[in-house]
Amino acid sequence: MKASTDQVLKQSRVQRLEQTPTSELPRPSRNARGESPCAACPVRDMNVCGALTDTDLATMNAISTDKTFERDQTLIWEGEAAGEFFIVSEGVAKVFKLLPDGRRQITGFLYPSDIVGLASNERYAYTAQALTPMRVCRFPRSKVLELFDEMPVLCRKVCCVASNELAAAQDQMVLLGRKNAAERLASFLLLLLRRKHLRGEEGQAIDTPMTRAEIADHLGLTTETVSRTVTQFRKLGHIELDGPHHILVRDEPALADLAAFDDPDGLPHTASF
Amino acid sequence: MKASTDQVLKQSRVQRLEQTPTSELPRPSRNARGESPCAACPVRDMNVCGALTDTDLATMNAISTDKTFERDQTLIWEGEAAGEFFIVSEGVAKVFKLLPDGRRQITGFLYPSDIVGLASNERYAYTAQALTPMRVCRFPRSKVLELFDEMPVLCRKVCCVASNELAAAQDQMVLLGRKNAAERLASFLLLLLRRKHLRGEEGQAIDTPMTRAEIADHLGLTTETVSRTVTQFRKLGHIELDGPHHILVRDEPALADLAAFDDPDGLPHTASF
DNA sequence: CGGGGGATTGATGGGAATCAAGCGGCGTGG
DNA sequence: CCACGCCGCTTGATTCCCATCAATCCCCCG
Repeated sequence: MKASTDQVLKQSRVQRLEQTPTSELPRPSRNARGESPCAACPVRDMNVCGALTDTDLATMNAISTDKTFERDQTLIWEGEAAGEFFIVSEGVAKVFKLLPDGRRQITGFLYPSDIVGLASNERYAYTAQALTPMRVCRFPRSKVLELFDEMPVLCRKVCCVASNELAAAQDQMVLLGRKNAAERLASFLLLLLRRKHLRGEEGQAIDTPMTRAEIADHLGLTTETVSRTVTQFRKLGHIELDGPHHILVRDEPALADLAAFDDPDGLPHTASF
Repeated sequence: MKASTDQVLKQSRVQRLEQTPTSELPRPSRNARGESPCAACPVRDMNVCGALTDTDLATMNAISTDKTFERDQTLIWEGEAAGEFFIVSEGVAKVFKLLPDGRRQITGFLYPSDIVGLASNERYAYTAQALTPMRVCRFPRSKVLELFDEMPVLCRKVCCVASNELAAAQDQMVLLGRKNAAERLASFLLLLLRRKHLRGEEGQAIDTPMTRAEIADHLGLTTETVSRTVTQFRKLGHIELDGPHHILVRDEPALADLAAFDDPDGLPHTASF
C-alpha cells in the first residue's frame, strides 16, 4: 500500500503557489507572461489519421498561443476549471491522478504531438507536469469547441485521438490488472521504443526522463521493484544501461516475449475515423 | 499469475464457431437473420451531453438494425474486422482483452445506452460478450462515418462518449495500480450503484449479473479474493446479500470511505463538448 | 568536502494468489 | 419425483511475489 511518496503531494502543493510560467527556451516575440503566437504548432502532426488543410491549420494557429514549462512545472491541475487544451510541441510530461492519501497513478507520459486536457469535464480529470523543459501549443477550450462547428474535420481528429488513447488505456489496464513486474517493465520499455520509432527516430536506445519512482507509479509497482527488475534485465542481457536514464534494448524479441503483447508488433494503435 | 480460467478461452473459441444470432425476445417484423429495423433505438439516450433533433434520430434509425444476443454470445471479437458499432438497448455485456496464455482483463461492463466498438482501429481492440440477454442497435461503421459529415453533432457526441470512457478508464487504472482488494471492491460496488441511480433507478440494491470470476477479472483479483472481500463487507455490515447476484448496500459512506474516491460524489463523469 | 536526492541492493514481512476441500443451487435424466 | 453431476461460490491452509524497511552507493552541485 501507500506506494508512492507523500512528498510528491507536498511538493506539488507548494508548486501550485509559485506557478509562474517562467520560460527559458529561446523564442521570438514573447509577451510578459511568456506567451507568443504559436508560430509552428504541430497540429498537423497530431498523432491521428486524416489531414488538415492549410486553411485549417491557419485557423488553428490563429487561436493558439505558445507556452513553455520548466521541469516539474504543472500544465494542468486535476479538479481545476478546464479552460484549455494543449498540444505538446517539445519535451515530455507525466499525467497522473492522486488518491487522498498521496498514492499516485501515472496514467501516461506525453510526447510531442500528444494532447493534454481531453478526458475532462468542466474540470480537468488529472494533473499534468513537465518531466523535461517543454513547449506546448495552447488552445482556449471555448474557441476549439466553436471551431468544431465550422471545421468538422477537427472534431473527427479529436475523436481519433480520444479513441486511440482509449485503446492505450485498455492495454494499460491489462498490464496493471494481469501482468507481473517483469512483464510490466518489458511492456513499458517496448512501448517507449516503439513510440520513439513512430516519431521517426532510429536506434534501440531509449532515454527515459522519468525517475524510477515515476516508472513505478506508472506500472503499479515500487521504485525498488522497478530497480530490481531493470537490474535483472541487464544481467539477462536484454538491456544495457548508460546511466539510469539511458537504456539500450539489446534483445527486443526477449522483451516482446515477456511483454505478452497480443499484437506481435505491439502498440500503439491508430484509429481510423 | 494465471489468474483467469482457461476455460473462458476455450469456451469462447467454441462459441466463435456456433455464433448464430438466435434471438428469443419477442420483437415484431424480424428477418431471417434475427434483424429488424431499430424501431426504438436509444440514440437520444446515449449517455452524452447535447441532444439530437428528431430529424437526426430518424436518420440514425434509418441506418440501424435491431439485434438480440443470448447470455454468453459474442457481440464482437478482438482482432476481427471492425465493421459495426452497437448501442446497447437492453441487457449487460462484458468487454475484455485476453493475454496469449488466457489471462483476462475485463475492461468494463456495458449497460443500456453504452456504445460498443469505439476504441477500435480497422479491427476491434477487444471482445464483447453478453452477460444477460441483450438487445442492441447496430450501425454499419461506414455509414456512421458518412453521417459524421452531414451530421456534425453526431461526431461531437462520439467525442463526448470517448472522452467519458477515457476518464473512466483512468479511474480504473488508479484502481488497478494503487488500490488494495477492499478498496477495489468498494469502488466497484459504488460505481454500479451510482450508475444505477444515473439510469434513474431507485434504491440501494444492485444486481450483479456478472460472476465472481468476472468481477475478479475486472478488478485484477481472483475469485477467492473477491468472495472473501464480499464476505468481509457483509460481516462488517456494509452490505447484505440476497444470493450472490443481489447486493444491498447498507452503509454507502463506509464503502465510499474505503473506495477512496477523489470526488466524494464519485464517478461517473460527463464530458461537455 | 559535505549534503542531498535518486538508484541500487539486501532482509523481512504481508496481502493476495494458489492449492484444496466442501457447499449449494439448478438442470438433466432416470 | 428424486438422484446425480456440474458449476459457481465460499472457506481454509499454504505459498510466493512484491511491498516495506533499511543501508549503502553514486552523482551532481554548492
